[in-house]
Amino acid sequence: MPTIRDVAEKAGVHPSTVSRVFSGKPTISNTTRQRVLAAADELGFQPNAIARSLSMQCTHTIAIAVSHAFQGYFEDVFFPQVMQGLLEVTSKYGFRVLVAGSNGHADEITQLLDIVGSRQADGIVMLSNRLDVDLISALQNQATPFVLIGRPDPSHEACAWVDSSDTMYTEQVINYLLGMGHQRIAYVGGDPDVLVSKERLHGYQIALQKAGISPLPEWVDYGFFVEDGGRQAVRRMSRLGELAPTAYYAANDLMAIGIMRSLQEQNLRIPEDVSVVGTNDSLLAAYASPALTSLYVPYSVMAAKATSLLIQSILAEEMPSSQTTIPCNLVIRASAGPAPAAL
Amino acid sequence: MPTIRDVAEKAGVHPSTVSRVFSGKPTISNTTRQRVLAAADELGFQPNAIARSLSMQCTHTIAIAVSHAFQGYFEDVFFPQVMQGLLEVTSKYGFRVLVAGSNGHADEITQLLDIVGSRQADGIVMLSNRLDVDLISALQNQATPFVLIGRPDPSHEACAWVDSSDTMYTEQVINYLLGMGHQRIAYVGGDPDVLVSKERLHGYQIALQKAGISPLPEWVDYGFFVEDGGRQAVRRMSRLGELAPTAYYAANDLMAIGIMRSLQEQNLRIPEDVSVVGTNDSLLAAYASPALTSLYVPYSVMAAKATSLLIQSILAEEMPSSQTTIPCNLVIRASAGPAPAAL
DNA sequence: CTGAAAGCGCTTACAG
DNA sequence: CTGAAAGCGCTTACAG
Repeated sequence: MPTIRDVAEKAGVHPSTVSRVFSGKPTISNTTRQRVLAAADELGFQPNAIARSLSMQCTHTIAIAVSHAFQGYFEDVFFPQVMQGLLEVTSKYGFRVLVAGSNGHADEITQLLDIVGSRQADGIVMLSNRLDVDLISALQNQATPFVLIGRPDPSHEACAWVDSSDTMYTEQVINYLLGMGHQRIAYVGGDPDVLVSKERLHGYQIALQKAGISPLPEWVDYGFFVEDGGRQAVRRMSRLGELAPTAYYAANDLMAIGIMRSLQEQNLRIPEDVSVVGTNDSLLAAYASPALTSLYVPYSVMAAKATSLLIQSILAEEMPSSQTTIPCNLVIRASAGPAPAAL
Repeated sequence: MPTIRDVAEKAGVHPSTVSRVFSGKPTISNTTRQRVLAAADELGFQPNAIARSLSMQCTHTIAIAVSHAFQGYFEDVFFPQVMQGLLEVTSKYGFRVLVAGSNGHADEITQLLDIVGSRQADGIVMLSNRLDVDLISALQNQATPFVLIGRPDPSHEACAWVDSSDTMYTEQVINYLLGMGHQRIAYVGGDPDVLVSKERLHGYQIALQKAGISPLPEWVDYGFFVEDGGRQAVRRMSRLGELAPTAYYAANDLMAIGIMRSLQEQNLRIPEDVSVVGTNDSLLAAYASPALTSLYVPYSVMAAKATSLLIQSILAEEMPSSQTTIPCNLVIRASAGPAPAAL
């Protein structure tokens, strides 16, 4: 491949002049610019981005890490929607996204530190905040800007994030169910080691507490975002008999579907006997039967905002610190209704 | 950040020795290796991957391009499943994935050529073969290895690809419907400018021809992979009255769902009055009602295979040329059944 | 406005 | 087994 040097020779100028033309420096006369561009065109020259990155110490790339072994990730709307938001914004700024596959959750931070430690990206969008690994501290101990999608736990207030107020919106969902007369309400979270599960649990507890209800510990379960997780939760909670929930709130739609199917297999009607609410408002929610009432979380918008913040910080050469909250929206369909009359 | 030079100084060796230690060269005595590693550890040294890439002329990165504006991409299973396969394999080989967002389909090839022309990736996985842009020629005119997911049109036999025999499996689907007595069968493709649409159309035509049926041109339509596309196809075909199809085959599940909904809104029963078959066997297919019979296409496996081929070629420093066909599988559920008795 | 030179942080053939 | 040097292909402060 031709280099700046070949172009310089052909155009009869110094390589630095070619460099100036291609890096858009203003101090180039129009005649030499034309000559250089003509020579470059003839040779099919394209600047080597790697060399430029080394020289300029920036790559115009932002990094994310994704655990390729986690099936639920690729079945849910979270990942594709986040990618859409990321690409929309990176594309606008001429940035690219470097995706590191990881073998598990602990490996994600290893991958990210490796990428930024070896200077392959200018910033990080951190896709989830796990409680079992101290991601935030690890990221704060290095110099590359990062933005969290989600919220850090209170001990790390300083970092930049974009969040969806999961506590508050979960509280709203529970209030919606309370408002329809439900008293025994279950919460089926995703992965208990992810902060959002704790936040939703918190919202669930607040809502019930305000209503003067002390939830049974058995009403809380985790389904790891897969359908069978929802089914298992129903199986366990059904054993409670009279104390079994009349309404379920699940942290994604797939678990909610599992819950509905499992209940239907017990010949329970939805929503007449039991109400179910999901999360994410995926296509599944719209086309399930009955159609699933679901809490829409705008991941694409969140990712776009996070990416935008991150790129601004990279360009300004400062650490991002802004904290943004994006509203959610409960999409009401047919799967949740008034509580059954007490026997 | 510390460089090889700082480590060398601290360890009392020449920088080239440090380089040899970190690039795993065997000719290093154990004592100096220890000394170098200790010094590196103390300084928190991590080799600069960009500098290494420039020096070694390889990046351990493979590139893909994705049109961020194309909503259907992020709603369908294609993209996440491809990502999963890509990450699974890249991760195994210590490679990463560089994703370029593009503003539209023509821009995808621009992005890819820009990435490889500027040496930011060692190879390309091309995600779809459009007919309106000559992607293959463009890629064949440059030196970076690439593998196509899908099949090139016959004029480009030489390139490497991983395909799912879309013609053959579409023929099977149509045969399945023919076998149940359907005579008026519709094909609702995705985007007519993507090769796979042509291949499926071909399979459709072959099957009908073998059965001695000449399909009406009105039985073929394109829904661009979105639900409304399926609905519109039904709307148009319903006008045929007596000649309206008794069975629809759609190139993805979302369009099939649109078809089912639209038919149900006309008070037609599925499958008693009209049969519907989708493609991809997404979660939607499993949870729609009636549950959708769907042609499973293993995108994740195809992407893994393509990536594996590509990385082998990169490591062997040759252009890939292997051509692989991955089998599909018709998943039979409730949405397709015997043709209604003729009036 | 342009050239000459040093530098970005590595790798690797060449000596010894 | 290790050092010294040239090179990967750019950028940019410094002269003029």
